Amino acid sequence: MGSTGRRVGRPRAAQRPESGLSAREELLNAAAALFTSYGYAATTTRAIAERAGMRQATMYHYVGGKEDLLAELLESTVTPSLALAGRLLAEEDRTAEERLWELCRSDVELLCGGAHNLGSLYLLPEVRGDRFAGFRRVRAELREAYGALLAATGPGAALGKEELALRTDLVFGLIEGVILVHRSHAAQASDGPHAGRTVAAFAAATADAALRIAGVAAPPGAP
Amino acid sequence: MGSTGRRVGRPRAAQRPESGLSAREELLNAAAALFTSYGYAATTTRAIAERAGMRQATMYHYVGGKEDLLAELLESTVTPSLALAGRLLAEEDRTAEERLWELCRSDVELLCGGAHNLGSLYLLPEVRGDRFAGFRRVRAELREAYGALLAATGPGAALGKEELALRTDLVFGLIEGVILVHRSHAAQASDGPHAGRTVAAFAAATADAALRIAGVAAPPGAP
DNA sequence: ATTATCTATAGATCTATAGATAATGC
DNA sequence: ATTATCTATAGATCTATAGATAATGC
Repeated sequence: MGSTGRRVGRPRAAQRPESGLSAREELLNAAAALFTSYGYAATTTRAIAERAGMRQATMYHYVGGKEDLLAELLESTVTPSLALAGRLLAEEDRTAEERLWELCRSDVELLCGGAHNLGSLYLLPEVRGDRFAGFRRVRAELREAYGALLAATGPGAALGKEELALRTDLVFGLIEGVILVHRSHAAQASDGPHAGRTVAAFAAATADAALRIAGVAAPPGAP
Repeated sequence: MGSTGRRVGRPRAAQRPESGLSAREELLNAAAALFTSYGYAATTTRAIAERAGMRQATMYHYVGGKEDLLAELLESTVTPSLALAGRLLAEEDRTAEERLWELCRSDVELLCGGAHNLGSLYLLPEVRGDRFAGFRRVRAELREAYGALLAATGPGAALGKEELALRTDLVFGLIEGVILVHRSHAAQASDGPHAGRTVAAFAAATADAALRIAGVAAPPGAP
């Protein structure tokens, strides 16, 4: 009952149709759109709040400030992949090659499939600051998961520590590089290289390339 | 005479040893360092001016503002490659494959060899604005030069217009992607994939990869 | 009473201009 | 006189807090 939208608290100045999202989610969506379009430093708290349908000051009822929003957006890009990595590491009935391929594919699909190019936020200079140490740690964990899967492959087991680290860097670097380039070009040219391609196909092709770069195995669907 | 540094005008508040650079060049260097480290929007005119050894207001004696500096930095990354492209297009005694390879190699070496990662400035949201239409035009010209060289190759002459545009995008995309990824990773891990590699070798390897991606020819030094 | 929102604003910037100042040049 | 620099500051932000207000809940 009361589902007809009658809500507690002073009504908003600018009424908008119910989106079904919580105020916090609306703020995160608004921040994602603005950070990726105009940059972090150039985005004001007012712009975020107004886009989310509330006045600037109201934002502080839900989040501590701009930095909170960026931190949460960044972590949200890594956490699902990290959870998947944990599950894959436990699936001992599948080959490590298969599982590494799946992790690569899913990671690319997640970041390239979203409405905004959240991957580009990784390059923000602000991310180097203490405030985002949490994000950097989670990301390092994901990188370690890539390394663990790589080490569990047939060829991987024979590699020295240094060689393994190098190949992990190559794979991890490819995934992130691809995410960046994919979007920055798709945005520029609608007739560009990424035009008629579905995200799923692109993610699979990248996972193929990752296994080749790692020198670990011919990927599942290789010719 | 007077080379002992006695200069016209009120002395600077913070005296520093002569660098030999003009004030404008010092400002450009300072802006390059700060823009690539902290981002464009987060860099203040005060930070730029002080790093260049002068007070904030003095900067306006040499440049119109922050935007002027960014525009000049951006164009300076493209202009040398564009000039090289012009020369290469005229060198009809060399094969088009050789010349395309050389353009790729030089482009990567230029951007990866500089003191700052100016290539990352391409991704700044600000660059989409009218103020930087000049830069975007020069960059489009460079892309056209890549396309013209590609079309002049043996296999390239046989390609349709669309197929040619696609391959040009692939090559141009690789070059820019590589520049970004190279730096952003080199900065993070000193033991990463790009650690012990010279810029020259990296540039040559990328040019090899570019010709392969273009499907145009086995590159000069291919195995 | 509780809650969500609002309006108003203090304090902290940051940019760009105005006008003063301290050199050299003639 | 000319030049390069300085100091000072007006005007325009932008963030984060204080306190008022308008709903529902009990």
